[in-house]
Amino acid sequence: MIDLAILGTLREHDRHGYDLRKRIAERVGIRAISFGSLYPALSRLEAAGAVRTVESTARAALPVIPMTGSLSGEANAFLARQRAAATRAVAGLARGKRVFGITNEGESLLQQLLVDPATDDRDFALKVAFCRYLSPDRRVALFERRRAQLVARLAEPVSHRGVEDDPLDPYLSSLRERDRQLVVLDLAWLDQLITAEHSRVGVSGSASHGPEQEDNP
Amino acid sequence: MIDLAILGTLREHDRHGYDLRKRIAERVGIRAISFGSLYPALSRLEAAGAVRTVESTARAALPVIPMTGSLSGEANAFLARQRAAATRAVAGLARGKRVFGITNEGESLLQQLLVDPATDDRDFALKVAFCRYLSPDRRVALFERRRAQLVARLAEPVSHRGVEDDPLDPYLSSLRERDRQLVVLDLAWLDQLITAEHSRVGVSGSASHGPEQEDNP
DNA sequence: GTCATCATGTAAGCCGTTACATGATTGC
DNA sequence: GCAATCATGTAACGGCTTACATGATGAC
Repeated sequence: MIDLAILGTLREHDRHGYDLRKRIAERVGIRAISFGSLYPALSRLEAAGAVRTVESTARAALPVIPMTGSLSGEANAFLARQRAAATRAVAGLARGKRVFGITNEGESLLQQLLVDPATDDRDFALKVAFCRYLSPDRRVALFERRRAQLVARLAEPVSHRGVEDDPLDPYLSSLRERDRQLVVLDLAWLDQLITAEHSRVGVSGSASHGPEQEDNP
Repeated sequence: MIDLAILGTLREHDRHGYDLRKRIAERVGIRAISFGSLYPALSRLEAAGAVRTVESTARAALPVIPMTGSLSGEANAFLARQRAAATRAVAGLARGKRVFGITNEGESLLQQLLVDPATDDRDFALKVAFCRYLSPDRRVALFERRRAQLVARLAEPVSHRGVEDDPLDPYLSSLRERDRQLVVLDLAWLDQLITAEHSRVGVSGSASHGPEQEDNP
């Protein structure tokens, strides 16, 4: 979740953590995530190779390690930075300003996160916030999948409404009705997104019917 | 949060844990909470005196402790049950079916939880689900307070909209608009709740203008 | 030179989850 | 008697928050 927000925002362009947080809050319209989760997440993503330090003002006193030449330059440099960071942390020394950028792996991780159906419920709004980085067909697929979920949710609730004897009190039934209307609103929203998507490619677009072959020719 | 759901549901009448879970899910329209949080929460609430074991089929082999007579009967019995439970747990022995009920302290804790302004954002829907247990004036206060929050939220967002140069992409602006509409929907919902509340007491109610003085007479 | 703001990070804790373990009850 | 369901609980972990600690930078 936080990974999606970070990668999606870095995809726009490189930023340092503090700035990243501001940007996420102001663009996605989410309340600012805490530094206590942001910085560890950045470290984690860096360790996973999804993000790299593009620029750092970490100051001297760091051991300058001569290239041994045998390791790939990048991996070597990364390890050096890691060790340096650890040293600084232990000694309580200065931490420099670090600017992060997204890597190719990060880019493909972003794609995965956007496409993963398992997180739709929690993160759908966040996915929409960054869905411009999806290909049009994947984007439509995302919208359609969500739409199907909501339709299903609208269809079911008769089952557990009047379970037995007890009628809902006015507040509960009002709450139920409001939940229903939220779903209806989201359905209308999705329909609008889907329609806009189709008209963006245009009716004239070559992709209106079977642009890709199905498995079976 | 889970405490509110538990107390609010027990307030209706006594239940055992398994049943409680089903009831919460089906009434509040929330996905079922896990046993891994339900049972510990019940223990915690029992230890806090908000809930008590009303009936238990925990079977024999438990040390029958004769009343020493000095402690209040209830506290004594409670401790005995606690010890018994611990014994059973350690030995991996049978656990009986336990029926829980709400105590007077639990009732006042429920009131507190319903009234606490700090949790409005997270738990407002849940509060509405159990607001029938509030007095009418507290209930209206709950609604009005929430309403004011939402109005404030509608008023602000111009500030961080066009921060600098960058215009929002179509997906982001669509997302913003949808957020706005959710708030509008909730405002309409609250207005309806408030109106219904007033008409429930009737226009003849004595509390229509200045029932309490302001700080400054 | 000192204060607000920018900037990075760690530690502890909260609140929930999934996975696991165990036993009781009921229907066939 | 055996399976499905009812029923209670523990352990480990996940993802986020708050509180804390530290330092850099720029305005005045």
